[in-house]
Amino acid sequence: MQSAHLREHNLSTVLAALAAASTSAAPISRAGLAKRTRLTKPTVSKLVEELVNASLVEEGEPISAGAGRPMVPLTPARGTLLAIGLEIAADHVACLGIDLAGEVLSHQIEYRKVTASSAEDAIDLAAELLGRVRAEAGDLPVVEVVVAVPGRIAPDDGRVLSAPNLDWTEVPLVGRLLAHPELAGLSVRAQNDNRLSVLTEIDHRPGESFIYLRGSTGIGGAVVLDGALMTGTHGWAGEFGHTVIEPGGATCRCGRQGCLEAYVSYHALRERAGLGDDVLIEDLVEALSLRSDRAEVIGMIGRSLGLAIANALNVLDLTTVVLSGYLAPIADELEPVIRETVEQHALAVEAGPVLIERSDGHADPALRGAARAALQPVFNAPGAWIGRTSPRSH
Amino acid sequence: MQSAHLREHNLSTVLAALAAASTSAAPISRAGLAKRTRLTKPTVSKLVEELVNASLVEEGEPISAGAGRPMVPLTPARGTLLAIGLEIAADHVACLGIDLAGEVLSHQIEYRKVTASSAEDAIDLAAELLGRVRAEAGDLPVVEVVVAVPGRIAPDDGRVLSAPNLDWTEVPLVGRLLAHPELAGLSVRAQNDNRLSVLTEIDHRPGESFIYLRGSTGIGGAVVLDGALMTGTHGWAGEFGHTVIEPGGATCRCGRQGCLEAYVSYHALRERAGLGDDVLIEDLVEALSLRSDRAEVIGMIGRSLGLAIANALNVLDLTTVVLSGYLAPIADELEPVIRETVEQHALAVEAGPVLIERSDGHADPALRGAARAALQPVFNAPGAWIGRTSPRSH
DNA sequence: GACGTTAGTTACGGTAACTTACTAACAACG
DNA sequence: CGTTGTTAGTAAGTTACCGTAACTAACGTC
Repeated sequence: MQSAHLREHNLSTVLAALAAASTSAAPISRAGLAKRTRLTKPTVSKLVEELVNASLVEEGEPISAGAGRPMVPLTPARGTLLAIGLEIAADHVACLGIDLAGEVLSHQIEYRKVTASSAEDAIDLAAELLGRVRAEAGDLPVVEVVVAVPGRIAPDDGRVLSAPNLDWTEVPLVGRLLAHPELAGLSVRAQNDNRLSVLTEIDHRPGESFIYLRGSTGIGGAVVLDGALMTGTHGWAGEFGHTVIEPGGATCRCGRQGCLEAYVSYHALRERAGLGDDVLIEDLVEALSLRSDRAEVIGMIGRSLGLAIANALNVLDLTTVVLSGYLAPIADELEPVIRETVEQHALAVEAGPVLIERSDGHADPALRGAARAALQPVFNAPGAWIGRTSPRSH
Repeated sequence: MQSAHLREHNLSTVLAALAAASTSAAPISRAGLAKRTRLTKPTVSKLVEELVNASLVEEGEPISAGAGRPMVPLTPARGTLLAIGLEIAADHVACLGIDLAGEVLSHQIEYRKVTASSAEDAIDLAAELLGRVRAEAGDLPVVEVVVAVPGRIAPDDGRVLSAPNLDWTEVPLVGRLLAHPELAGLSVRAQNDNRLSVLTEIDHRPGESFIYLRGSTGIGGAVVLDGALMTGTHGWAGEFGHTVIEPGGATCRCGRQGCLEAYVSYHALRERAGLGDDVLIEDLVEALSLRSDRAEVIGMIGRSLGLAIANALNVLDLTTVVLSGYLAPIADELEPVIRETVEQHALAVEAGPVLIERSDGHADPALRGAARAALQPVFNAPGAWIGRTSPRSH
C-alpha cells in the first residue's frame, strides 16, 4: 500500500464506522469513532474535519450524556449527494433517490405490465422516472445508478441475459439506459433483484454470515459472508432456485429436472393449489391459507427448502438462514419442517443449532437495496467525492 | 489503519510477492518486486534490506539478463526458521519440517495403526517425531506447528470432535500435544487433512477460485475463493462428503441417508466391488480396474460426484473443480460423466464451460499442506519475526 | 570507449498519523 | 459557588513512512 492510500483507507474506515453507528443506534462522536476505529483522537478529528468540509458528514447539536463535555454527534450528511435505485419488475417500474444518510429524497413508481415487447417502453419509463427523481431531489450530484432486475445479468456490460419473469432475453439494459439524456455521464450498474434485496437485510445484520432465500417468482437468494455479499464468477452466487433436490424429478421451467423451483416457485405452487394465473405473488400465501391441504403444501415447501438449505449449509458451513419474500409470512410455519429436514441432513447441527429466521420485511427491499448499493462508492472511496458534493442547503 | 501497521503491511506484501515469484518461476529482483507490488524502488529496497537483515530473505549471486545491470535474485531464506507439519492418519504418524523457502529440513514417519485405544500413543509418537525433526533441523526457531487430522476439529481449542477413520471422538489433541516437553511454548493448531491438502493445490493455482474434492477414506474437500480457503463458521466449509444426492437413499456411516459418501467413499466402493477391508486406499483404483464392471462403477461415481458438484457450483457460482486423492488417477475417465451430469444441472454452464481438472498429485499433500500452513504467520506478519531468526549458517 | 539500458542507492521532502499536553464543557460534591 | 473529576475535542511538535529526483553500478552494443 502506498502512503497516499493510507489516508483514503482511513477516511473510508471512519465514514463506514460512522454510517454503521448512525443506522444502528445513537449517533457517534469523534471520540467514539476513535475508539471503534482504533485511530487516535487527533487523527479522527482531522479526518472528520475533512469529511465535514466536503459535506459528507454533518455535526449535530452537542448532546450531554452524564459527566464530561457533551459530545458532538456526527451523522452522514443529508441532502448533499444522490444515490439512485431503479427497479424493473413484471408489474411496475420504480425509482428511488436517497442521500448519504439513507433518507428518501424522492420515490417514483408507475404500475405497468413489463414484457418482452414493451422492454423499450419500460426502459424509457425508467429513465423518465429517474429524471423526476433527480429534479425532485434538487439536481444533486449523483453517486451512481443501480438497476434491480429479476433475472441474470452479464457482469461485464450489464446486459440482461434472461429475465423469465419479464420474458426478456438479451436486453442491453445498461447500454439503453445510458443512451437517455437523463442518465448522460452517470455510472450505471444492473444487478439481480434478489441480490439487492439482501443488502437491506445486511444492514440489519452487520458483519453476520447467513444464507438468504427469497421467494418471489422463483426462489432467489444470496450468500453473505461476514457482512459481505459473495459474488462468484458471474455474480450469481446463492442462486438456490436450481439446486437439485430430486434427481430426475419434476421438470423445471429452466428445462432441467428436480430443481428446487420445480417444487416451490410461484408457478409451481399456484398450479399445485389449482389457482389461476391471475393470483398475485403477494396473495399467494393468503390463497393457500384458504385451502384444506394447507398443512400438506407447507410441509412440501418446507421439505424441499430444507434439502436445498441443508446442502448449502454443508458446503458453506453456515448456521443462519433468513427467509424473505413470500416465504417470510409463512416462515413460522415453515420453520419446524425446515428444521427437521436440515437436522436430518446438515452437518452443522453437530456444532449447535441452525437458526432459521424471518426477514424484517421491509417494503420493496430490492429497490431500497439498489439505492443502497448506489451509495457504496462513497463509502469505499470518500476521497473521490470530496469537492463534488452540493453545499448543504439548510 | 495505524501508520505503524503500514510498514507491516508492506513488509508482508513484499515477502508474499517474493515467495510467490520464487515458487512459480525464476527468482525476482528488487526492481521486479517494485513493479509487482506497485511500491517504488527505494521503498522496496528499504523493506528488503530489513528482511535480509532479519534473515527472512537471502540474496543470490547477481544474474545478468541481457542489457543493463544484473539483478540480485531474492529468495526466502533457507534454514533460518522452521515450520512444522504433523500428520496423524489411520496407518501412520508423520512430521515434516520446512523452512521459509519450502525446503524440507527433516521428514520423519512411522507406520502404525492409529485407533481410539492408541490415541495417546499416537500423540506421544507425534511429539517424539517432532522432537527428532527439531533436532535434525538444528534447533531453529519454530514458527508454528500444524497438525493434520482426518476428522472434524473444534475451531476454538483444537479438540478432535470426531475422526471416523481413526475411530476418535472427543480427543483433546492440541492440549495433549502441548503437554509434551518437545512442544513446550510452541503455537499448535489442528486442521482437517483435506483442508490442508488444498493448500498444496493453491500454491499451484495462485489467486484462482475452485472447488476441491479429495477422495481418501471419505470425500473431503474445500472451497477456494480468489486463492483464499473459505472457512465457514466452524472451519468445515467444503465438506462435500455429506451433501445429499438422493433423499432417502443409501444409509451413510454418519447415520444420515443419501449422502455422497454413502455412494463413493472408500468403504462404499470397496463393498460394492466386493473387496475385503484389507485393500488399501491407494490400491482401490487398481483393484477396480481389474473388474469387468469398471465402466459401470466409474459411471456411478461420476454421476454421484456430478450431482454434488452441480449443486455446489450453483450455490457458489464457480467454474473450476479440482479432483484429488484417489479421484485424481481416474479423473480423466470421470470427467465426461461428471461433465454430463453437471451440464444437466448446473447453471454456470450457461456462461461458459465448467472445468474439471486433476490435482498435480503431490506426495502426501496433507502433511506438506500442514507445514505450509505453519509457515503462514511469517508471511502474514513478517515484523513479528524480525530478530527471532537463527543467523544464517552457510 | 561512448552510449543506452537496467538495477539499485542516496538525499531530500511531503504527508499522515502518533504523543503529549492542552482547552472546553459538563456533573457531582461539599 | 467554587472545586474536582470526567469526557470531548484541539493544538503543537515529533516520528516515521513512503515518494521523487537524481545519482552510481554494472552490464551489452555499436
